Amino acid sequence: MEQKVDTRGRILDIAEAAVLDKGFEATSIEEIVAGAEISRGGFFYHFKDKNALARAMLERYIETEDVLYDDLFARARELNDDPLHCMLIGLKLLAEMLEEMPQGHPGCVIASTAYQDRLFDEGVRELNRQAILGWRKRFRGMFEEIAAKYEPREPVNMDALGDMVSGVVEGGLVLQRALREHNNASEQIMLFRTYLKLLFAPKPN
Amino acid sequence: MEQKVDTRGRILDIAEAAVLDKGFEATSIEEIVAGAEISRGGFFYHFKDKNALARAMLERYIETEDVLYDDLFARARELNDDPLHCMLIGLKLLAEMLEEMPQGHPGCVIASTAYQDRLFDEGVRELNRQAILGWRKRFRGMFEEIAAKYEPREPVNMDALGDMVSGVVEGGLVLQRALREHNNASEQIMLFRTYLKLLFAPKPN
DNA sequence: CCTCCCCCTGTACCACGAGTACAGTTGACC
DNA sequence: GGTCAACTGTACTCGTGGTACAGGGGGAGG
Repeated sequence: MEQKVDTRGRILDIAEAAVLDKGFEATSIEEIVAGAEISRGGFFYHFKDKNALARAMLERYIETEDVLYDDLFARARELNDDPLHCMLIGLKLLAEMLEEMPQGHPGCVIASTAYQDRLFDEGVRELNRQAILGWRKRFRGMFEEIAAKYEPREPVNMDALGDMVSGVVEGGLVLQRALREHNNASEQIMLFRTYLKLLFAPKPN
Repeated sequence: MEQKVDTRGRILDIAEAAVLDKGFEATSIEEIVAGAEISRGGFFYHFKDKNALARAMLERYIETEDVLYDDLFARARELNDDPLHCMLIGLKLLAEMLEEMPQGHPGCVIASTAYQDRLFDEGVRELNRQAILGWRKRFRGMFEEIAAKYEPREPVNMDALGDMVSGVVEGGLVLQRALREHNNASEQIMLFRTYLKLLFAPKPN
């Protein structure tokens, strides 16, 4: 139904690139319409305001991110059926993926919007929240599966451990952005990976 | 020399609170001058533009943050002279401090500016960068001291491990902000703490 | 007491970006 | 030929950042 031109999609593409590069507020509607080669009226036909654009961007971003994780850990599972090794392989793949991105990962829209959240309405903030809760659930499930097989060497809160995946990635991306280096996020993920190796290492006795 | 009224300081106080609450761009000069009870002209007398305000805020913020860390780990060192235990106590104190803040830690100015960095000039970005490099140096030093006494169970890059402190805190604050929970950052710090315990645990043999 | 200078106040003004409000055009499909 | 979705184009309002002063008030030094 939208294989004609898909102006809406083109707007989202341009906007996402610009927002990841400069932040939401610094991205003007003017430059979006210039990039998408439409008129200002055309933009407001698709999105009633910048909030609507933000919501649509977040929805799309979260969906592709979810697909990416599904994919990544499915591939990892094919390589090794053990839950711990699957996790370790998945994180390695994630780290490699982040490293392969030429000028570094563009940065996470979630963190970006989290720190400007007063610009947005409740709908956007709630979307943001649900995305992180979704990741928490996903990773907590995987960690519980691991813990059932390998008893953790130290007691850990599984929700918090699930959050730590998101936190380490987000934190790494903040560092990367601020330092203008390009592999901080992948390094942080690899450190987190060694954490998991130590945490779920079989007891020696 | 500035015990009279210290308008400049009052501007910074108001601005910092507002920026941590809503982000830099969402904070208008109008509301700052209203809060500080000065005129717009007065504001521009102290800061030639918003960039100058950002730079001053960052400088002040970084300085107080550094003092805070100095303090925290000095207290930890008093409690236990061993480098590993000093680190573990310091992180515990940090986690407790974050938890005690009534509606959660306001969020880190560093991450906030990192995600809107195109709004700022090179001076601000460089300040931001130097702050994180400073923390890297601080924590790397501490970890090297620990590693000299307790051989790490897995090989780790000391720069990356130093960055991980900042990363975990920043990431935790992002989660906290987006989830609107209040103890994510301290939980993440505590998880990082168990990482260190496992990483530097004496070998059993 | 006068003067200078710092620290402002107050006003007027410009540029630019978000958002509103339409009126009109174009092309596809029934 | 008519309808409708998907636009274009223009014109306007409003908030905010930023400039450019002109002037005031009060404390310190001569």
